[in-house]
Amino acid sequence: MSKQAAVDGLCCPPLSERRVPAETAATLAPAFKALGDPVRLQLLSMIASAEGGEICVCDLTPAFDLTGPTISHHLRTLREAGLVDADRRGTWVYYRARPAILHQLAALLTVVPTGADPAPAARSECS
Amino acid sequence: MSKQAAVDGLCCPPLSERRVPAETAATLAPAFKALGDPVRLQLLSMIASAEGGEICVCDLTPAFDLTGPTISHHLRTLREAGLVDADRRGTWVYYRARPAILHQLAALLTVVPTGADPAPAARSECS
DNA sequence: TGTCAACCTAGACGAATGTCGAAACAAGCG
DNA sequence: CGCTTGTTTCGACATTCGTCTAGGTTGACA
Repeated sequence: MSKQAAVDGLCCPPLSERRVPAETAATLAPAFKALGDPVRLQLLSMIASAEGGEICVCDLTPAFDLTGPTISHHLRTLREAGLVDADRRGTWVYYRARPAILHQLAALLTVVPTGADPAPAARSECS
Repeated sequence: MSKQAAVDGLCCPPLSERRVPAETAATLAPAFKALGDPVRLQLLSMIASAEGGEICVCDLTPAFDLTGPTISHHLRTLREAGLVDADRRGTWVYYRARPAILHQLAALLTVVPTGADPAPAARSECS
């Protein structure tokens, strides 16, 4: 099995609802870790918000003061965390976000309005 | 000292809606990084899901095969990331989650339904 | 007041991470 | 075929991270 699988099948227990089991933590922590770098956070944002749902590496690289290999390294990290998907078409490589896992991470962090927490927008659905 | 501030005042631009600016990325990345460890993910979950909204360190430590100082170190990381708040009462120290930043992180990861349509509708400005 | 328990801080050490330059691989084009 | 451009891999380095042991600080209690 490749490095980025495993995450896809999981559902999403809200973190503040019940204690997340060790194996779920072990599965999702790498995804959060991948988001724990400002460059990768911006890269993912650029990919996820791209017109048409995908973006060329050649549009990502010049947006940072980093060398090509370094950007490639960060993209690989995002890929191995299962957050994005790469696809080579001719000379260029295009990246696409994987909404499922983003949704899963968001659901995990969602605070349900239990107790003294007047948080609106309670959404805990899980596809 | 003020290591955990800065996060509180921010608004929440959906990551897939618009490109997250560098300074927002730099501010939120440490919070994601703090979540990027299985132990801390479980710790936060135990804190956030605790009865009464808070939990004693003495209830957290025995749940892991780690020494006290190591748990303390992870709790300090969560504290400095602004994810939790500590409060000493007598002999014991109690930890409490900060729902605001969790909500903010969740909002950032929220995917606008069916990312195939990049039509911009409503966006929240954040400066 | 003395003693004990709970918790944190300090220092150390191996492992992982972020970054780079150089080189290799892939695709298009003259 | 060989050259150019775009992208990834490789090897190296400094920095950061996760964990430990040892020691310090705070508060409860006899």
